[in-house]
Formats: sequence, structure tokens, C-alpha cells
Amino acid sequence: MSDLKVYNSYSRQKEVFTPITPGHVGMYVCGPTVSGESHLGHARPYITFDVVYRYLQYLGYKVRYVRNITDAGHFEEEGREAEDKISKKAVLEKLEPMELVQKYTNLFHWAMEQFNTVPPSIEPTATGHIVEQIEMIKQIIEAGFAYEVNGSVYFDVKKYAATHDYGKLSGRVIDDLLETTRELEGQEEKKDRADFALWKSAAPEHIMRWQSPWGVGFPGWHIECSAMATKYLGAQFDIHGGGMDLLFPHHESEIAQSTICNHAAPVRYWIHNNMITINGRKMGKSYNNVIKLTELFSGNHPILEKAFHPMTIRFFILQTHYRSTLDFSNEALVAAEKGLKRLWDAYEKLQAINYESREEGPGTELEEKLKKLVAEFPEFMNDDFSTAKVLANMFEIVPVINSVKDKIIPVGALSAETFKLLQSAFKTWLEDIFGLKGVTEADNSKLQGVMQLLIDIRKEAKGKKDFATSDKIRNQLAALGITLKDEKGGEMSWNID
RNA sequence: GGUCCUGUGGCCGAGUGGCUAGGCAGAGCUCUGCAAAAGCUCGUACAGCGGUUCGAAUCCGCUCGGGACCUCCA
Repeated sequence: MSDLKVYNSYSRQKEVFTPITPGHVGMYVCGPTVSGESHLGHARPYITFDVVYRYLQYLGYKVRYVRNITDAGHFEEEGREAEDKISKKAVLEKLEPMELVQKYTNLFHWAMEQFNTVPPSIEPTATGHIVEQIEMIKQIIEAGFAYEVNGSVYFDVKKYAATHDYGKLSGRVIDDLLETTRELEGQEEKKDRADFALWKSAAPEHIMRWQSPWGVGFPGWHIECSAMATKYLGAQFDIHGGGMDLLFPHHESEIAQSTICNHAAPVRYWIHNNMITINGRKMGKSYNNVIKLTELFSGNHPILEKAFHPMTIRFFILQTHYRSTLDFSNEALVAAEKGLKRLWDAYEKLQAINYESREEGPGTELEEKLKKLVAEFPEFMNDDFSTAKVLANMFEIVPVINSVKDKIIPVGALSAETFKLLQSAFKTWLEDIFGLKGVTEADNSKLQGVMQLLIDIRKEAKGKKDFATSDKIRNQLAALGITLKDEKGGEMSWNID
């Protein structure tokens, strides 16, 4: 099998993945800011990196996956509103800050469960690591790369850039940065406009506040990730993930902070997912075009024509390469929904077939084709996680499965070995690696019994050519949202829409 | 304004210079008491204009369009 290659944002090219410690992978992914509800855009990184996590484990790595919860809040705009985003909202909603944070954290966890994502190994909170952040800031000051002004601490970007490559990750030129940075209030505290806050002094009304060597305040925007990543993954770790919109300034600043503290570049492979767009524009609060996950699952949103199942979303996301933008539309999601159903129906049929045939024999052309398609699954994944191509191959196999089921492909065309290969490959890839699940839940044994009874009655009616009765059963069930299908050979199957 | 990405058939989307991606929708056929599924067949698309090449959706240049970041942002 080929080596895993990942596109490293830092080098801007695909590189062979080699972990620092053989057999182990440390992965940090920027988690949600729990000051509000997650929307469709947020689903992308967590599903993308869930598959990365699952795939690395499939490859045999022991992975420590750290994904933070940002519950201390960042600023609306640095300096302008000397106010914590979370505390601000808390006032509006008349909630305690931690109450608010808890509410949205719970909601986030609920959504992640709907998406069938595996929980990270560690999910540290920013508020739980104030001490670590203060320690790190102290180190940066001691190293001479930060300075204190009026109880706030700023990172000295210019000094750092003199000896380090600030701007490399995001393709920024430091001089341009100085010219293009916007005029903001509170800038006068900084020595240089490109500098960023490590610690901000808190105004008296500020609710979230902690004691520090520089007075009462709260941590700056980027330090939490540096502190928590260092604590749980070490000075250098393998993978850091997040959305492309975090490249600058968040990840760029993270590199600077960590590099000063740990005397080494913190991350080997930077992986960034692209945005989900709607009408070609990034989904985001500032664009006023967000669809919250709760709205998506319920269909309760003006631009939604219907509700969409979390698995449809998951599949929708996996059908695109993670570094491409993905444009949302009702039509696109309906297409994904139908595609997933077709794939999943075939998968369930595949698992249900008890295939008995020659144990071995000359490989037919069909067999060779199937083996090739399956063998390509890991090849595609190894090429920077091309989930879309793996799914395309699966869809090529779907007609074969259906044909075996309907006996259009005769028994004996496939060896039992090939057939079992399909069964195990589909299970591994669909369930274990892609984390997909069936959309319809019909796991009610009583309902199954009732359905079997109706099917028996319908079979009898059909046998007597009593089509009035047989059609009545099928039509009434259809009205209830249950589709009954006649199959070749007189069997019947059903599913809930 | 700066930096970067991008423009593929009705829609969504893969695409490593030469070989049918795939999904959805649509058309025809087969199967079927009817229906639904399912199977088979069908679209010869790559923004435009040049260039490199035996050969370009794929490389280069220009033009036009869209987007991201430069501010919290997945």
C-alpha cells in the first residue's frame, strides 16, 4: 500500500505523513466557541477531522485527538469593544456566563453525536487552563518577545519577525500587514499595529476575569490553543487542523507563541478544511446567512425546503474533497440524500446476502474489476483523504451488488472470497472510517412483527390474485410513510421514508 | 488596495498532460398484475483568448467572472 500523503498548508504541498513518534499521532483541532449555536459551516471541520481520526486509527496509529472548547470567548473586535463576547451575550440573555457556555457546549455535543463523530481523546476548555496560559505568557515576556502596557500584554511581532518567519503559514508579508491593518481604537497601547494581545486587562464590569501577574484580566485570542496543545501533545506534535479562515491571524500567532516558548516549530502538518458556502458566499455570522444545525435537522428555516438528516450532511461533506469549497443548496442536499439512500440500501443488501459459491477459481473480469475498485479505497484516502473518490468507487460497485441480489449476475460469477471482500470492505469503510449510519431506524421488533404479518397477508392476496387487498395494504402503508417493495422471487421488503 | 484560491455537462462535484470519475435530475428500454425499487443504454462538459506540446480540463500568459483572508470567524 502507498504512503499516506497529506497537504500541508505550511509548505503548500502534499507530503508523506511521518509521525514524530512511530506508531503514535498527536492531533489538535480548533474546537467551537460556545457563545452560540453551531451552524452548518461548523460541521465541516469536525466531520472532516473525525474521518481523519478514524482513518489514522484504521492505519494502526494510536492517536491522541485534542479538540478544545473555547469558553472564555474572544473579542468582537480587538480593542474596540473591550468586552468578552461571551459575557456580552450573557447579559443579553440574562444568563450566567458559565450557564450560557454550558448550554451551547451541551448543544454542540448533541450535534456531534447526531453526526456520529467520535469524541476526541481530550476536550480541554480555555477557562480550565488559565494557569497554563498565564505561565506561557510569562515565558514569552521573559524571552523578550512580549511587553506589558496598562495591565495588558502584547506579543512583539516585529521583533519575532526579525528572526522568525512570521507570515509563512498564511502567506503574509509583515510590511504589508502593517499597512493594511485597520485603524482601531486601543491600538495606541501597542508598539506596533501587527502586535496581538496575549492578556487583556478587564474593565470593572467585565464578568469573566482572572487574577494575573499583570492585574485582573482575561487571556488573548490565540494563547489558549498554544497552551493546551503544548500541555497535551508536547512542544512538537504531528497534526493541527482547523478551518482555512483560521490561518490568519489565529494559527500564525499560535506558531509564534509556541515557537518562543518551546524553541521549536510546534506543528509538523497543518491541515485546513475549506468553507461551506451558500450562494457562493461563506456561511458566517457576519454574512447573515447561517443555517444552524438544529434548523437543518428540523427543516425550520426559510431557505430550507425540508429537514435534512445528520447523515445526509455527513455524506454531503464527504462527497467533496475537504480542501474545496462546498456550496449548499436544497437541490444538492436532496441529491446527497438520495445518493446515500441508494448506497446504504445496497450496503444492507450486501450484508444480508448469504452468498455461497465456488470457493476459488479463475478470476473473472468482473472479479478483477471489483478487487481493483476495493484496492483503490486506501490509495485514494492516502492521497490527502480523497473521500469523494472512495465513494465514487463504491457507487460503481452498487449495481453489482444489486444485480447479485436480483440474480441478474448468476451465482458463480463471483467467488465467495470476492464476495466476502466486498462485505468486509463496505463495512469497514462506510461504518468504521466514514462513520456513516443508516438513516431509517426500524429497529422496533414489534413493528417488524406487524410488518411481517402484513407482508404475509399481502402475499396470500397476491397468490389469489386478489389485487384489491394487496394494493390496499401497500397503498395504506405508503400513506403512513412506509414503502413496500416487491422483489424478484416473490419476496417483499419495506422501509420507512 | 495587498496576499491567495477558484470558474467542469440542467444541478452538485472528482479529476496525477494522452485512458467513461461519481451522485442527483432527465430520456429510452427491460423486469413487473400495477407500483416502487433494480438493471441496461444515452449527455462527449471543461469561462474566453493566445501560447508551450505529437497531444491540455490539466502547464504558461492575458482578459472576464466568483470567492477567502487581511477584523471574531470552522
